[in-house]
Amino acid sequence: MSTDKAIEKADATARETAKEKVNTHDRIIEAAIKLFSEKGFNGTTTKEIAETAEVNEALIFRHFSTKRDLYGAIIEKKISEEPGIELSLEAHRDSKDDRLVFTAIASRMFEKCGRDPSFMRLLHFSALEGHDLSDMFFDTYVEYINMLISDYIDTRIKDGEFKKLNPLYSSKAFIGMVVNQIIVQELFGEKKKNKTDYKELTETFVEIFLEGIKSGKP
Amino acid sequence: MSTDKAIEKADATARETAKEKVNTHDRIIEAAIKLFSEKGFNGTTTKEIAETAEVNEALIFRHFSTKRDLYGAIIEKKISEEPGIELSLEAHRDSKDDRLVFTAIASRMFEKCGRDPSFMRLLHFSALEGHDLSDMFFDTYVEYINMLISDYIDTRIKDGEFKKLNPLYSSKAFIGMVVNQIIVQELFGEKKKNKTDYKELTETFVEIFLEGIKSGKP
DNA sequence: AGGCTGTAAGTAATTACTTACTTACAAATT
DNA sequence: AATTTGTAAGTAAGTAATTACTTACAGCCT
Repeated sequence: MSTDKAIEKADATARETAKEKVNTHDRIIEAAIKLFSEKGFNGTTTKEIAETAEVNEALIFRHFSTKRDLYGAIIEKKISEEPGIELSLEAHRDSKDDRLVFTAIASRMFEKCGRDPSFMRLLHFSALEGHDLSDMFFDTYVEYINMLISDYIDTRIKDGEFKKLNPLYSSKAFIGMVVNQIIVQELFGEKKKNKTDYKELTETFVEIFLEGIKSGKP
Repeated sequence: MSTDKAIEKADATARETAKEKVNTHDRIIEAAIKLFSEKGFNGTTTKEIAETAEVNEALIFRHFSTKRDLYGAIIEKKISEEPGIELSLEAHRDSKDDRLVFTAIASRMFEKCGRDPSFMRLLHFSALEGHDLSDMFFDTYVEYINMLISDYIDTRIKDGEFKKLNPLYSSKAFIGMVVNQIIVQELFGEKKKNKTDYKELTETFVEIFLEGIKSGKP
């Protein structure tokens, strides 16, 4: 009985702590991600972060010695936890079903960025504001993805299926279509009447790209 | 003589004013364009602007009642003075030489943004930071260009030369390739060893796009 | 007792913006 | 021609608010 009660109480406390307070550290990070991605580094104040996280402002500086430190921590976190695009490529690479491969890549990118726009916004803010980690951000995503895809394209050229175009530039063509749509959507808020049909858009992109790059011997 | 001298003197004064001081108004705007495009609205201080323009800080507020007013003024200036892409389309539209048309569009965009990166950066900062004029920026460029190109594509579909794909989505495909390259180059500073060959890149983009969109009846 | 978590109050610096005043110069008036 | 007036350009000094960051202290848990 008494043990039961004790456990109940402990549970309740734990639940409270977990619900209302969670981890102070995490709540700060969560709030910071929200605000930095919405308004950038210079547009966000530590007071605001504290209010959003419902945490005393001084606590921020116990967890992160500097506002810039906190910003860096966020970027590193985002870099580490994003699963990346490689899965959708690897999943279908061996099938050599090009339409499947490129459709999967585009779908994945649209879906991921639609679900978490903060990532794209953080990436852009860090680049514009010239944060130190911006380069790592860039290398991890832009260059890495281009490398993966241009490798795949290279393979397909050697298979005789794709034209002998520069694989990197070809990769840039496809990634550009997808990424620019994401940017227009998430950064510029292309809302208005234009309710984009992402299924049709993806099909159009893949159709144009594949028909444009495949070698002309049926 | 005396009138000559007076004129000379007036001229000299005018020249001095025009050379060393130019127009105070213009010097402020010039400095603001530089700084806002480099560091964004929140990252730029009025003191800095004054120092860069070599003008007393108080003068900024005689010309623009508010820092935000100044920001709005430079965005409006940039919107009004950019010549736009339509010229390169109209110049070749009637030729119906698709390769010429799309090569001209891409070349023009690369060249324009390479010559004045501040435009792209301002556009992105204003979008991210949510400036009021960001929408106008967007409508004037992104939507307008997409409209022009999708109109052209529509024509070519009716000519039986292009596939019956959604013209807007097809336009987005081509613009996406080009714009994303510009962004990667100018915002993320893709410098490193990747010295992009813009001639080859443009050819690759146009080749993929045109072969991808043209109807398959030779 | 001592090490966490939390907080209220404060600090020095910086911010956008103002004030009160001077100078320069041309048009209007005498 | 000389003097007044009007107007814009310029400046040094200041303001009130906000900024990132600190300190000193209080409870709490083991």
